[in-house]
Amino acid sequence: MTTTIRDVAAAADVSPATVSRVLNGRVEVRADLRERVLAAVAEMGYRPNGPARSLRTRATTVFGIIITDVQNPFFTSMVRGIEDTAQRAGYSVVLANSDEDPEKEQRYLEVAAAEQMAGVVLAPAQPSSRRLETLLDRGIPVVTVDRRLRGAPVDSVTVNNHKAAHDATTHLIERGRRRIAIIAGLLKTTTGSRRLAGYKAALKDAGLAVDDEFVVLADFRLEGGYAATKDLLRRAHPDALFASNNLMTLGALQALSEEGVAIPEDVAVVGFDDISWATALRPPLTAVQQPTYEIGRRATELLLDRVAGDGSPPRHIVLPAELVVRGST
Amino acid sequence: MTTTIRDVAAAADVSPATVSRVLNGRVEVRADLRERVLAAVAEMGYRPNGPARSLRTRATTVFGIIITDVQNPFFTSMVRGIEDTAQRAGYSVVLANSDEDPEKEQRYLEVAAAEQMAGVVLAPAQPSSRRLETLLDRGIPVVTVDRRLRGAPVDSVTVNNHKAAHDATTHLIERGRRRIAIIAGLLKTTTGSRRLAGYKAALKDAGLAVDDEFVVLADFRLEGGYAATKDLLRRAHPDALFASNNLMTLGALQALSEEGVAIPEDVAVVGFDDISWATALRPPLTAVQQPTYEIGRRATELLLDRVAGDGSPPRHIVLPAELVVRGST
DNA sequence: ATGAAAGCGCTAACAC
DNA sequence: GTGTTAGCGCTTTCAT
Repeated sequence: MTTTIRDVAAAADVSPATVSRVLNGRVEVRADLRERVLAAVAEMGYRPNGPARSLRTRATTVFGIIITDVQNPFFTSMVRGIEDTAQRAGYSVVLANSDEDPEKEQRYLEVAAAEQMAGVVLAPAQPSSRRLETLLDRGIPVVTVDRRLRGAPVDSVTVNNHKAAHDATTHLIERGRRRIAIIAGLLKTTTGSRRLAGYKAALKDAGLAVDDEFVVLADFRLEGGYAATKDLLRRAHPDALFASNNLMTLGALQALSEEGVAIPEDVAVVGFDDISWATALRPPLTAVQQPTYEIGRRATELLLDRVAGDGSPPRHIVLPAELVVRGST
Repeated sequence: MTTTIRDVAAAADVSPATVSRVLNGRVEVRADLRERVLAAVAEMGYRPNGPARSLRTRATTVFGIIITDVQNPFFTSMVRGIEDTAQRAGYSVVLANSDEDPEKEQRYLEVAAAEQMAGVVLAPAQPSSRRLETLLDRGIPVVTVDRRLRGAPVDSVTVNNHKAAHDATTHLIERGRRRIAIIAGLLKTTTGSRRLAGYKAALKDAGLAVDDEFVVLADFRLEGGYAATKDLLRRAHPDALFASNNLMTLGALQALSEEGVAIPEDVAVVGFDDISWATALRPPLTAVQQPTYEIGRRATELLLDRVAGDGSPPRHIVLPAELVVRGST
């Protein structure tokens, strides 16, 4: 048997209720009793039973994070921001991987509900919001990151994808490039569609035509970026390439390298989502840098507010993403 | 109020126990009752309360994974192997990040114990095993991955670090290199110390002296690898470099690039832990490739065996790591 | 300020 | 095979 609150109470010669009060510290307890309790807790190595506590209080001190790709540095860096902020407020975080699969996402949302997590940070794999009701009905707050959910009454933290993509494209135009291709991400996500829209707007603003030949769709993954670039090079002759996330950028670089394309001489490249090792590439990569850690931090703060009872209308925080110019353009 | 098992029971006109039996499927239930129950469950959108179930059964269907760095692709790839295998067996997984910090590791081990997780996959941040007792006492099985824990009575899955480092070093010797440096990882970990030992053994086997000038210590992180390489180049003139994990390899490449060192002409480079984008680097990186997904899969299988009641002595699975030769040597 | 007692939602033991 | 009952460990009234 593991030691329970009753064992501690017996050892300290107080009631279980008093032990609970000492441990949760919301109510005053006489100093000497408090001492005895803490001593007993320490000596017996008592750890409260999480499920029992959750069952009683209908809440845990665990936040769930559901992201679409554990292997994407963008998300893992964001996770650090969430972790640090949550930990400082006394919460633990657990991570789950939806793999861009709505089914898996759904399953993890249900796990979060069933486990009565205190809150959920979600990078949505799908634009619809219906599935969140399981959580919201139970009073579990949700904040979406990276992408927004159409019509969902939840907070969100994103970056200005349209402007960032516009900046990146304009930068290429200013470098004298005219045949600018884009590897777009999943259009069902707001990140995918907004970045494509920003690219198109930049071309229009510069008086250039949008040529569909230069627009290839992929899936935000390395292999997708690779295949899309191979495909692009087979059909067209771009002099610049804007890859709309980090993994696809890597795939594109690989494809360009295999085809013997010189960067930036033949094709200038701009990536999205700065990556810690962007400078390790040769040439170093020009990229739109997102404040990943900050995204995580802000999202967690929103969640903490909601947990504390904030019932105000949903807030949407939009952080700036900055173009960092390096050797690849 | 959320709907409970009693509500479902009432709606289906059966007892709560019958609902439970239908849902857990361990006992036969008459077909018509089963129908009514499932219909009620579906209609009412009933989801069992996880904490209540855990409290009663003293177990969850969640595995905990504690790794030392969420941002390291080696671990995230391994996580995929764990996830897939666990999911197939009906378990969910949650991930926690110890950040190479024994304190954080300890905290998460306690969370796992308090939450009564079904099992834990641990990449240890420290060589000592004392802290595992919280879990083992409660009958929660643990399997360590990547690194082993001295004297701990738990299963483990690792690769043959000594041989792999030996192979990598020998490869450099065969390429005619004689001033071979190593960026070693944390020596308190088995991965750090075994890889260093393999490097030294290879030099000795080739009749070469081990020159301490060529051994630099770092911390398995990008910044550490960068600083160590800078330091190394300031003091010595190696013609080859063996970096003993992936992130340090990236840091080393960055430092070499900044110092204008040509790869492989001036310095040949071998990395450890293949990385999906090793081929995106120029030149492509020669590296020791670990079967990351497989490590995760095997670890989870061990855990599933233990959960099923396997009480045999600890097993230690050692998988092969292979040298993949590319342009950097 | 402290203790006694009730009960969160579920499943296991027992009776039928 | 099904229902009834008890209780997992905790927190929270409600008395005192």
